[in-house]
Amino acid sequence: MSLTPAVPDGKRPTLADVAARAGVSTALVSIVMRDAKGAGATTRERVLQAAREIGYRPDARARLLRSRRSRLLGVQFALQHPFHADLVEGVYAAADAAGYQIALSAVAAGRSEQRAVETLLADRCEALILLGPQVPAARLAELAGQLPVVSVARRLRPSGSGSGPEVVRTADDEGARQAVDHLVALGHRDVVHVDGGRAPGAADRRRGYRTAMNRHGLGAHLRVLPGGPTEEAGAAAARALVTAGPRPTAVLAFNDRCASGVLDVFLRTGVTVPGDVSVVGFDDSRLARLAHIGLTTVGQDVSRLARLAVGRAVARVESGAAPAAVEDVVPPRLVVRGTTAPPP
Amino acid sequence: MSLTPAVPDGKRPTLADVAARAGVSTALVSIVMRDAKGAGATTRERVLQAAREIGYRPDARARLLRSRRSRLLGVQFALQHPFHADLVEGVYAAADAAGYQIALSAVAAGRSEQRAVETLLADRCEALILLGPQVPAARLAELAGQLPVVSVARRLRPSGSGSGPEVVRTADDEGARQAVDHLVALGHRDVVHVDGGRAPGAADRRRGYRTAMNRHGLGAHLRVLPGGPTEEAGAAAARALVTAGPRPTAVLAFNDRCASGVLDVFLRTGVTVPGDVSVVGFDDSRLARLAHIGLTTVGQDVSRLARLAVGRAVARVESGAAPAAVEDVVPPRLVVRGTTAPPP
DNA sequence: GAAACCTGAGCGTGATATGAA
DNA sequence: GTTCATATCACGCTCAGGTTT
Repeated sequence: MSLTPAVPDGKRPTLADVAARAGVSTALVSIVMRDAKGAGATTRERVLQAAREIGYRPDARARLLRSRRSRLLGVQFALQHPFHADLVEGVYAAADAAGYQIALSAVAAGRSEQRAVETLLADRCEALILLGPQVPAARLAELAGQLPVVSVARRLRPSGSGSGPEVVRTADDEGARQAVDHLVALGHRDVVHVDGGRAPGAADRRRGYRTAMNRHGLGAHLRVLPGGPTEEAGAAAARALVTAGPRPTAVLAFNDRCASGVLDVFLRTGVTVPGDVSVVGFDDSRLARLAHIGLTTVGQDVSRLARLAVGRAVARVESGAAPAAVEDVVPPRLVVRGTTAPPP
Repeated sequence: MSLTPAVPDGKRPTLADVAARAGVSTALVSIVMRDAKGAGATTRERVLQAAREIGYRPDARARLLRSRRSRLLGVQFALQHPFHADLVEGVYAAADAAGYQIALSAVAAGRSEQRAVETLLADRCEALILLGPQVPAARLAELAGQLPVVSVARRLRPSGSGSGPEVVRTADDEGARQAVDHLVALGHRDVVHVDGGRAPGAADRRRGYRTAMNRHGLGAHLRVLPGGPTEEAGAAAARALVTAGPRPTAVLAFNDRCASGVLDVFLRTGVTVPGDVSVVGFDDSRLARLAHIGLTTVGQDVSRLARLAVGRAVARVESGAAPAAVEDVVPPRLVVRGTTAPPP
């Protein structure tokens, strides 16, 4: 008995090969492979047996070409964002439950979002789920004219036409507020925000920080440092914090990666956390949960975000109609760990 | 002027639509879209113009179905491994240079390798590049009977038949040796290895550690703790180290994630690094470079691994023949950062 | 003969129409 | 009428082979 599938020539077995071996028509084999009705139990088993013997596998491309529906959702994500990895995991599960397939397309150094989206379109995806897209809103609107588009974590101004991209996001301002409230409750007043620059969600978190500080009567202590969504950005901001100006007693970083960079510089320069300075992140990615110092962070409900994103995409694909609301906003939840404490 | 593509009914434009608009045959449009020769300059421009106007996009699946070559490489990776993210980035670039496309399939909680590979096969990939595959070697051999398979980072016993999987990997034993040499040169004698269990490369790193320790006459200090490729595994091993038995002066962790878990527990329990204990990781993933404490680690040459993997896959696909050697071994390079110092 | 173009066939499926038990 | 099975076509594209300048 050989494990190598018995194929006539070098080619891969097709419906016709299975049909020939089982002594039935290709149409019947198709029925059996799709688990559709219209085939007898004994024949069904015989066909499955034949398929197994020659190692037949349905050709996804031919399948998609023929059937009008592809049941395929395109997902764009950033390879280097642990938070996106968490989201993709959730999207896989949600799509699975809804009976859809996922086509992944990564954004990385040397691979732009433009490029990533183009491959998804060429793959005949029925809808696009974009994780933290950075392209101009106009480009997203244009895309949304071609097929349903769901933007996750990137907020967009509601489009007038009603056929624009839909949005699934965390209430970023509320998250920043929770972080500030927590720090103020611990006794902090000098709370600095290292922001995310132009990253998705950055504007809302900045606003949430400002609003919360003002509400606590700490408007005079407002201080936003330019940052970004990466460790490098956080590290740069922390260096500025350490070398110049008065040191705050707490830092609210744009996200966990940024917070990680801040912590890095602090530890290297002898600033203890949370002894000298408290640090709060955002996302509650695995990074925050596991890296050396359990990070106090604003948690996003990843699996809910993923479910909502898939749900919206599927609903749009199957109904064709624009939804009543164009936005789902998921509440964040502060996760207190070891990087926050009362000020010295 | 509308951004929405003008499609007759709800369907997406095809070659035929472009052909009708440009007043040529579909075959000619095909030629133009593929940038093949056989079309005049003016006609070419007219066709492109028509395509642009109706928002035509080639259908990748129909294309692949028809042409015998798909020029598509399937890549299986683990969503939660930063090291894999680095590799995928390299694979994208290398495939690009070779004129191949990439189909990503992730392994995650709830999505097995079996499942990941099945979707790649259904997508008619010409070859499979598996990052750190964990399935039994027999299964890989079976797969390799169907199409070219390259295993990255997972070593395999050379197959007798010559049509087995090919391997691209780092010299893991050599890497472990470099780490031990470094620690011993610093004066360490009690060097413990937190291993990777059954993870790819774990056996070689264990062996490299043992060999190196013996060569330094430290056979009596040999100590291997059961670990794994995750932060949790490293943390568990470190807890065992802290609570029971004599504390070593240095720890060689299976990889950076494992090392991260070790560091976490050490810092939480008041063990300073590198003051009390030195820690060395493996991979030199972004994790090691950026997280709070610059980790001394054994670096893998990611872009070279990626290039070799793609090169092997492409060569196999295009020649059809089995290669002379079935393995590429890339030398590692120790990267000394801040987590190693002389013993107390 | 070469360049520019077209015709026709078929890749591996899924859906419909139709027939036989 | 219901169940099982088949023949036939179309999906969107590429390619081999033809025809015309």
